[in-house]
Amino acid sequence: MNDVARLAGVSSQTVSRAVNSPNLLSPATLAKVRRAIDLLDYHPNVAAQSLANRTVKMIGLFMPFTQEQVKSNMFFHSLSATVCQRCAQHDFVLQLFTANPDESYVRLFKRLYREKRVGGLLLTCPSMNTKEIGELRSSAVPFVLIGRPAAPDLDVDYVDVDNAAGAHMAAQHLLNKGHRDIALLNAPKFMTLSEDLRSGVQRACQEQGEPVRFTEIHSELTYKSGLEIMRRLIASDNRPTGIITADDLLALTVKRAADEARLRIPEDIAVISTFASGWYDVMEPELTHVDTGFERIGIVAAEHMMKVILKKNPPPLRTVLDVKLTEGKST
Amino acid sequence: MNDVARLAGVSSQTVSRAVNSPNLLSPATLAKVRRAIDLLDYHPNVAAQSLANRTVKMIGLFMPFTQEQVKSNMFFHSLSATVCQRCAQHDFVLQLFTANPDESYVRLFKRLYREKRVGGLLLTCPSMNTKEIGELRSSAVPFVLIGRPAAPDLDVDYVDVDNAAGAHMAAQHLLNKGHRDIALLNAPKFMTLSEDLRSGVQRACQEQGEPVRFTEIHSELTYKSGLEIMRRLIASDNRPTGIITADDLLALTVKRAADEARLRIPEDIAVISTFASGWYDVMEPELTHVDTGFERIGIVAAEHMMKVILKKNPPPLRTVLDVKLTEGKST
DNA sequence: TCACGAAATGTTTCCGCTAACATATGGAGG
DNA sequence: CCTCCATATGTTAGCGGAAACATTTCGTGA
Repeated sequence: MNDVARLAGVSSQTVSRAVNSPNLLSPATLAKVRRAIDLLDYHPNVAAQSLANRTVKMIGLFMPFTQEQVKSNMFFHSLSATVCQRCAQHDFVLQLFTANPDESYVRLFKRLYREKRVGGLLLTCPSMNTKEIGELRSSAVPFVLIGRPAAPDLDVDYVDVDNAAGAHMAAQHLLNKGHRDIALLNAPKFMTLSEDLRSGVQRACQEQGEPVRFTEIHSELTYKSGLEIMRRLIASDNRPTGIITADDLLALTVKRAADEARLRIPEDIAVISTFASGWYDVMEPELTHVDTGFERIGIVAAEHMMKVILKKNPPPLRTVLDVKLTEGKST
Repeated sequence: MNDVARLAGVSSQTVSRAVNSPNLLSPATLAKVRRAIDLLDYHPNVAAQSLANRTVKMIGLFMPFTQEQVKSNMFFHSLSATVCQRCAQHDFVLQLFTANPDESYVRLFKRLYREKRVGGLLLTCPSMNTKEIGELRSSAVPFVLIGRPAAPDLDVDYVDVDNAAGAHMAAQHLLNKGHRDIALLNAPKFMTLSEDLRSGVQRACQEQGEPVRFTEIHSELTYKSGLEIMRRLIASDNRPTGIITADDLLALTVKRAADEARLRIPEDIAVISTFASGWYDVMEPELTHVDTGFERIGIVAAEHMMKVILKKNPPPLRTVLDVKLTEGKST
């Protein structure tokens, strides 16, 4: 910076101004300084900037990589991609973090913030409980939850997609097609998602005038687990006519089990997924599904976090993104 | 830090030593300082550390997110996960970067380094050409290529999996099973991968005593593109008896096209994939495939980069990881 | 012509930490 | 008992910037 200042014949503070608040400088000076910056190929040292103005223009994205769930892979990859791009646009940087076996979530998050590694965190921790969230909330660490906390009004920033509404739409769709025997191939119980899906489907069933049989089965979000369950379900005495899956990968297991049992989709059994990631393409016939547009989550979360870090005092983030149903040929 | 020093009754430099080189301190002093650190919940400011000792313990991982290739999704996600974990073990941090429309690769990489955002970069840029690599090489920016550069001896650090060997093994496998009419459903031409695969298969064919018919077709790494090609190929007059795919997603397209044409796998047509990501599970019958163990790439690359950043002068990295064949029931 | 305030630029200090050097302490050897 | 050296700790001076304050310049209106 001093070299630039010398070359431009100004003080180093003027160079700093040319970088951070060019409007304070006269056009002539600004031009001089900019030329010197170009000539010397000067780039400010972000560590020094961070130290001097005590703001950390970095966002941490926490992902529990350990669970090898395919749906998660797709989701997490898309998430990091969108957040990364959005950060870059604002001269922010994205850092990735994952669970550390010998450090609790809260401890880790606090540490990252105290060490000034990140200005704030985006958290995707399905297994973080209410107490932990509360503890983190009462610390100074800025964070946004990806996915709603289990406790309803915890005074925490979050973004989520409206999975309950998605499940409701999916169930309604089947009901409108005349189905009265519906199964939900749900996510594992420990995911809050599974509760949203069940409640959405149940509400739709209740709203329906006529009696509807509703079966719920929990599956891991893997092909193997889903297939096993679907085989049993289809072979059972009271096979449902319509199936709602938590995931498009699980929808594929319905297809496979149906093929094996010589059942046609959608004539003999209908399938609809409440979530569509990359598996969707492989399905035949074309899968009816709820489009969650989950890419938006990262954008909203990152945008909020950057405002917080830049002390723009954004209003609390309590966003539940809407979803929409895309009809294919599987129902 | 000063507060800790005061509480422990030592100088601030002693606190610094307690953090960075505890072996220099007497056990008694170290204990005192550590107690004070715990009491005050002190965490060193990494920006200040970085500034003072001029090393940046951050690694940047560059990914061209824009290309929506499914294989890439799996690969990139796995890559970032493994690198992230390995970094954490060494108190390093992983930052994610992606292509910026109004900045060239080389400019971006140089900037990130000059700004001291990262101490070095891990690059997955299929479209970076030899000239650009050379330019980056002659700058001070430490980097490791994920995947070999097109030009053979460019004096650059890289890690790759031995795709040529994988393709060779796959072809040999088919040849051993008696196939004499083989097709390679290859990756797009612009990926250096495609050349590796072709050369591997060709070599295997040549090594075979008898004449072998070999067809090569390039496909995008998407289900749609692969399916279209496979339908045509299977409907054509000279349908091959064995197919090698660049990807397990593409193997699924073979399955589908075969189903549609009422061909059995492996009796009528055999399939083997040279790369297995998450799609593998969905295949029926069980897919014979080359296991690249690509998760290792990130580990090797990160490990090397950390040594470079810590000035341990590691030997040049020219690693091509071995692969192995896993026989399923599709051949 | 001159005071006055806004605009433009310079000076000082500090952000939190570590490298380099300076100093104190203690034990071995003569 | 003193020298000498290794070990343990303290002191000083930056690392590369930006905030806060000081100073200069310049146009404006009385």
